[in-house]
Amino acid sequence: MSVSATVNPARHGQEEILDAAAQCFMDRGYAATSIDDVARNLGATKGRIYHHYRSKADLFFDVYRQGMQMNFDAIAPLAEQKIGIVEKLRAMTKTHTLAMIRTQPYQRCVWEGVELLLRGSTTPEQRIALVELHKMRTDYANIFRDVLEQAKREGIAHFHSSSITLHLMFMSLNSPLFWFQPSHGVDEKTIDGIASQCTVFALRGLGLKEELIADV
Amino acid sequence: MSVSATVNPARHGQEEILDAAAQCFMDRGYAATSIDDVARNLGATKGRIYHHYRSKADLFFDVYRQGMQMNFDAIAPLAEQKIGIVEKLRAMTKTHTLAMIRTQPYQRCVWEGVELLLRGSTTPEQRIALVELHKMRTDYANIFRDVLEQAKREGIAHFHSSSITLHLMFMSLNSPLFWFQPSHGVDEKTIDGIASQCTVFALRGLGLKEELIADV
DNA sequence: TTGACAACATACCCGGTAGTATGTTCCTCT
DNA sequence: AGAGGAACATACTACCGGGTATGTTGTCAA
Repeated sequence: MSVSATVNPARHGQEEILDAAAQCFMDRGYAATSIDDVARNLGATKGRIYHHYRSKADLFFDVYRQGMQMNFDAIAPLAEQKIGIVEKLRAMTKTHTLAMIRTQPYQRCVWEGVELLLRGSTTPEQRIALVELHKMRTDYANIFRDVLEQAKREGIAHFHSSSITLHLMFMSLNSPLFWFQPSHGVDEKTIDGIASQCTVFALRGLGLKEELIADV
Repeated sequence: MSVSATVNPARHGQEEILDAAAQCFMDRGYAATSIDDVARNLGATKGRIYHHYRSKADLFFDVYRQGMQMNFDAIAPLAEQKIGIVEKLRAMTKTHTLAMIRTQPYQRCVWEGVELLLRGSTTPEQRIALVELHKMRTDYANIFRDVLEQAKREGIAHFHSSSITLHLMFMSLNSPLFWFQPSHGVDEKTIDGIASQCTVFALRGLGLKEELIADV
């Protein structure tokens, strides 16, 4: 789960905090999570967290940013690849869903971050940070949007509103975030099966012909 | 939005509170909503709320219950109807989605209520109430599950896990809860169009043939 | 008329939590 | 070696919000 334990050791302490924070925010939600909760989860005290982050919101935002970074890292190589649109769509959706499952705590924070922005009950400075993060998420979604619209032009996908369809696709692909609890001993094959079902559902929803989906 | 303004006037005060509470809980989330917020939204004070409800959790649970009741009321007549399974599936999914849009604040509370149960950070008595409400939601979902499995047996729908597919279907149908903000002047035709796209996406996801979906 | 109760409003208490101010320990660089 | 700072822990404050205790007003029945 650790983001990248091999970077410079100076940041290693921060990433431990990020992992613990992501876990707590997922378990209890942003508002209901106290800094002491995160500290306890770390076997530490508030001092450690406030040494690295100025506020609870700052900590949360960093989790958000890290989560989005993971997503970009996962699909960037695929988006650039020069392959058929169907292949690209299948690869991107499947990869995205696997990323959701594997980095679940971070992605739940991304989700709540979006809600936090929409609700708008934040300080002006927090709002600025949130808007920037939201742009990151929009950029990410737009990678998929481009692929979707190209697929539509090529007669492979069929839908009316791109925006609504993008929402629907992501809701399907992201859905394991909300109903999948990794029990101890969850093997790779199970995860792949879940991601497969989500991907198939989404691609069908986009209007792809059945023979283009079968082997996802 | 008012649940039913024509019942006995004794309960009328409570339903005003329910509407205001549902709105606040949707706007800021359960944890971040204070009783004073709800009271302010009512143009009243805490006294009024605590006169009708013993605690913040009790108020929230009543919103949850009311939301589920609305859903049952909406699809119960359809589920009993003696019509073809395809017709029933189309009618139920479309009706459900319309209910989500029309009673959005209540349904967001239902959603958060489920999360509250899964997170499990509640008192024992609260947990009992939540479990009972969750059973209500499970019963509701099972109505759809039965229809789904019958459709699968008849070779109309195609999927592996019923549970996962049920999740995926509801995620699609419920998705307007999270990205649709009713602006002033939102007409019935727009709402119907949104519900239509969600329903088409879900029915496709279930593996229905295109000709069985076209006119939803 | 009055008294009893419903339906609130007002005033207050108190626990929890974000944030701060100040120690303490170790590590590093000169 | 020792000075300075990074990386924490400890102790404290201020405030917010759930819940309660008590006051106030209208209504209705006897």
